[in-house]
Amino acid sequence: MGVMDDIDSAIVRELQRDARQTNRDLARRLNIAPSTCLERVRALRARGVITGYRATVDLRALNRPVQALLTVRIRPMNREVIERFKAFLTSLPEVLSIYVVAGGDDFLVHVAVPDVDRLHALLMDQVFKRREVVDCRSSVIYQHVANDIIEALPPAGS
Amino acid sequence: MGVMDDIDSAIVRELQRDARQTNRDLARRLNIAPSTCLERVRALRARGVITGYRATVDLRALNRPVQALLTVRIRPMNREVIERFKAFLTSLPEVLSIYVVAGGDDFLVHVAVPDVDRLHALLMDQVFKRREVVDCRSSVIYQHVANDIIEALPPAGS
DNA sequence: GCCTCTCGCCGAACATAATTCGGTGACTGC
DNA sequence: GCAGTCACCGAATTATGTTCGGCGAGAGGC
Repeated sequence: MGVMDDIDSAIVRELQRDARQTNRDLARRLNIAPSTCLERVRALRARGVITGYRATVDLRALNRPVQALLTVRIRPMNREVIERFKAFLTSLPEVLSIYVVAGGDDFLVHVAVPDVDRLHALLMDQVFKRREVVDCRSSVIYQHVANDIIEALPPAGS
Repeated sequence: MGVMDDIDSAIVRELQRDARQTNRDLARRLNIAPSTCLERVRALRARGVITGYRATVDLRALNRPVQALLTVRIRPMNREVIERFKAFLTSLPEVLSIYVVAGGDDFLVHVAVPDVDRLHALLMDQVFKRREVVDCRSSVIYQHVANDIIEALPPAGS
């Protein structure tokens, strides 16, 4: 099951780089037959290694040039409150990503908005209105660099 | 140039949901001709609204089930040091995403590793070895929810 | 050591989709 | 009302996805 040979790794790497390249091109790159390539891609999808294919967008083009990270603490800290607050965050269109973290802060929320006014409005009108929120700090993001290609890491020794 | 009508928005939404659906299916969904659809998709790509197409992967399948957020402060705070440290982070395979942020913390780094030992090793052997790092705290991530579909936000009033 | 079973790979044939391009209608500006 | 522009369309062409029968390497039994 969990076998991932070099060809599988290469497929995963290539499809992270460009998910829309044709199966023929992908096969050519890996020096295997298109039918073989197709079979492997489908197996990776079926095994859950590849979870989907998504277009990436330019946040500026979508009128959301300002990004920020919100650090939120909520109380009381129980499963129900966490799930409810997480569902609330998910429903906000401004939210890109939600991290539930250990340590002093409970939530870390990545948001993208048209301008800082809108960021302020988001905090005042939405987040701080919630009774479970006991603290929330926001940090504007100057730069965001995503590692687009995620490789498998070796188990133990390098 | 920056025109984004309802059809463009729908295309962007659909391709974020599934970047590999055929142009025909996409056209059928939007009730337009495949040739028209193709033209619009290419225009969105050319205009930079759509920046790419990527496969998404399961971190567990790639032997990286443990995620954490690193909060790093560096000194001195000048452009050169920041760029050098950012380049260093980019070179680490464990790193998924780098945020350069305002406020007390300078960097926030999202990492995914095989286990907590490896997280500890990353901090001790790589991050703390750097002279510009004056402080680094790590928080294990219990849950990470990404909003897969990013919509454009309206300019002013809702 | 040989036989056989299994499994992944291959390539040709077929089905489906991408892409091109000339034509058409709507809207704009004059 | 006339001409120019632009997006859209559909059919024809080109390219790709997908299936399937067979082949060969490697494993395991005897």
